[in-house]
Amino acid sequence: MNSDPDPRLRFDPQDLGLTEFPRDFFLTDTTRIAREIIGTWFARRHKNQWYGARIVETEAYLGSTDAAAHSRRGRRTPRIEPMYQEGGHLYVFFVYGMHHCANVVTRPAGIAEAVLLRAAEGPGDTPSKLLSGPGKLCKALGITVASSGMDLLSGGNLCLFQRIGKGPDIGISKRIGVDYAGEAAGWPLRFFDKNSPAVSKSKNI
DNA sequence: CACATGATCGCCT
DNA sequence: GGCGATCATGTGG
Repeated sequence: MNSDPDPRLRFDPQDLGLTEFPRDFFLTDTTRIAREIIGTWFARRHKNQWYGARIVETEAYLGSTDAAAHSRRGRRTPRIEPMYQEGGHLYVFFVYGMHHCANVVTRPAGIAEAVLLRAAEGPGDTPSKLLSGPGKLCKALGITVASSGMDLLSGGNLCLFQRIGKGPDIGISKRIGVDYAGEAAGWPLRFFDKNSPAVSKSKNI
C-alpha cells in the first residue's frame, strides 16, 4: 500500500497554472526526456488533495544495452514489467530492504527505458533535505510499489506537470550508485539543476 | 530451495 | 570517507 504524503508537500497545480504533458513527450529519446524533466512537477492526489515537488535531479536508464538498467540484456521479470509499458507510466521498485525509487517510463511499449526521479524541491519553504534522494522523494510523497505501472496521463492520482518559466541551468554527470555496470557506469546520463540546494555538491562532477 | 545483492540512507569517524 | 540496516528479487541448483 502507499502511505500518507508529507503535509508540507500540499500544493494546488491549478493555482500554479500547471498543465499535463502530451503522450508524445514520453515516447522519444530517453536521455533528452531525462534532461527535460528537470523543473517539472511530480504530483500525487491523495484524499482529493494534491501533493507535489519540483524535480531537480534525474537519471536516464537505457534498456537492453545499458548494464546499469534493470532491463539490461533484455531482462523481463514481473518487477520490471512496467518498464515495458508505453511511455508516461510509472515504474517503482523497492531496494536495500527499505527504500522505494520512482521512474517515469519512456519510449513506445515494448522498449524498456525509464528516467529515475532522484531529487526534488517541495513547494514553499519546505526543507531542502526532505526530497534530496530517490528514496526520500518516494517516502515524502508516500509512494510505494503499489503505484508501479500506473499511468501518469490518464487523469488518475499521479501526474507529471510541465515546467513553468525558463529552464534551469543543467549540470551533467555519470550516474550514482551503479559502479557494478562496467563501462555504462561512466555514461553521462545524470542531469541536475545546478542551482538547487536539494542537489548535493559532492555528487556533482 | 538457498543464497547473494542492490538505481539508498543516516550515522559514524 | 566508511559501514550497517534490512528484505524482495533474481539466479542457480
